[in-house]
Amino acid sequence: MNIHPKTKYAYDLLHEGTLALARAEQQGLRINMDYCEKKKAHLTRKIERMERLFKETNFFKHWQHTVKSPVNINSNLQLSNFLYKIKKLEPAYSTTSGQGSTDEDALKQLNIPELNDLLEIRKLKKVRDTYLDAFMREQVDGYIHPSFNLHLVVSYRSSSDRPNFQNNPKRDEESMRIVRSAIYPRPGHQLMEVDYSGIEVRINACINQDKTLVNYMRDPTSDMHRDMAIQIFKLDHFAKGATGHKVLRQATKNGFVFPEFYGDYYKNCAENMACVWGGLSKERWKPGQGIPLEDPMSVKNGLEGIYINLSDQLISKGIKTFDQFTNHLKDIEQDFWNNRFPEYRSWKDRWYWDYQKCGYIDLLSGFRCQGQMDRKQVCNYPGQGTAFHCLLWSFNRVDKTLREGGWDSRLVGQIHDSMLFDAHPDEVERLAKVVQQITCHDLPQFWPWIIVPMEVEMELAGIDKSWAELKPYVFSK
DNA sequence: GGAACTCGCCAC
DNA sequence: AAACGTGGCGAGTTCC
Repeated sequence: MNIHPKTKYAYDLLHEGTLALARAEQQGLRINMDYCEKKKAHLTRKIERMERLFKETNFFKHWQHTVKSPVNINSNLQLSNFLYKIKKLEPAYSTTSGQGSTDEDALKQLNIPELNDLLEIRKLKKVRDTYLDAFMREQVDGYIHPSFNLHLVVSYRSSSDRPNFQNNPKRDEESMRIVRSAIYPRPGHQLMEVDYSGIEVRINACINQDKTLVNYMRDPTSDMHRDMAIQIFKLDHFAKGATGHKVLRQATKNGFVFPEFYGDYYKNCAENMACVWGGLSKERWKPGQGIPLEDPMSVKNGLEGIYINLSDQLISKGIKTFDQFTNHLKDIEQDFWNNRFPEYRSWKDRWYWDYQKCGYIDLLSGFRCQGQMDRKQVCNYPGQGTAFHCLLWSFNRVDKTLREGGWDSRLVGQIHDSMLFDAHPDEVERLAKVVQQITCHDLPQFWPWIIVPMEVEMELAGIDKSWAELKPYVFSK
């Protein structure tokens, strides 16, 4: 695909961005080598112990018995052959090449306890071999210098390598802690991270100008994920802090709203959502099963700890089976695109039609994408690329401010919609104010097509604390 | 013995 | 009609 800046603004953004990112690369991030070595040795002992135990199981002995050469428990091809060809189990699904899948989800559906041990071994090896090893290999005098590329991604996002700084574990608490505990600020400094919240959805709202979506972004009391959770789970009330509701909101956001926006459909969404309460898919909801929901009304009345189970909630509303749930999501999908976000949908139709006529799409940030794209790519690139350009514009402006002002704090990295700082403790509060000003005020002023508010979330780790120790940071504006 | 491939998995 | 977008990277495997 041939992609290029169409305007001078676009050219300058990448030119300045390359320089600003190069400065961040030069700064680098401090690695605690002592920690890495000890943790690696610890993980290795743990992995060896788990492998010994695994090799004593009847499952493994059967596996080894069926083949001539020694089994490599890291080989998914060997595992796939054993499970699906020798044991003749039915794979949950297959890979693109037709082989029975052995990924986490597929193995879990087989309900074989020994496979959970294998998954645990996989997880520890991933942490050791992909992350800790990379830090130790790439560090120079105790600092890693990840590269940030602006020329490799078709949608105009960035990428990072040697080591990739944009995929360090975050969601899994254990992996997160092991990996991010290796990364430190310079002595006496603090790590600070500033994220644009929900920037891709906000930018999509600017692009398609759907009234409902724009209003959701403008009204701070509204919450589209909450509204969709209420609709999907037929909740009578939604209590922001109540146990269970937060989980349902998160599940709705990641299992329905985002996939629908990106072009997925109700059947996959139903599978996504079923994973949340687990084990229920494709069978009758069992009463008393599923995640507990705190009763919002009793919370309101000052009574805590009254719970209803999610399955009871769904059964009481007449959704008793996975098939019924799937049909329910089909109706909701219709409503989603026909009634809730009709202008988003018509934008997609129009946008793709125009691309088919002229062969390219222009982003609001002044870039053009041309070449062969399918409908989803055509509709998704503008949000993805332009959202990153907002981050890059801010990154450049912050970099310039810190350099010209002779600050001791510095930018050290970027993860698509966030910036990472190595900050001097005396400058933290002033830094927060400057970054707030640039990201949420200066940026929308520079790009008048930004018609919804921008918001950032800040996190700060203590002095000399690692990247695993980030805590929410609020300051008085 | 290295290039190119598949698969799985981490991030946004 | 079909059914989620963008990357990097490690291990295993196959091909030449």
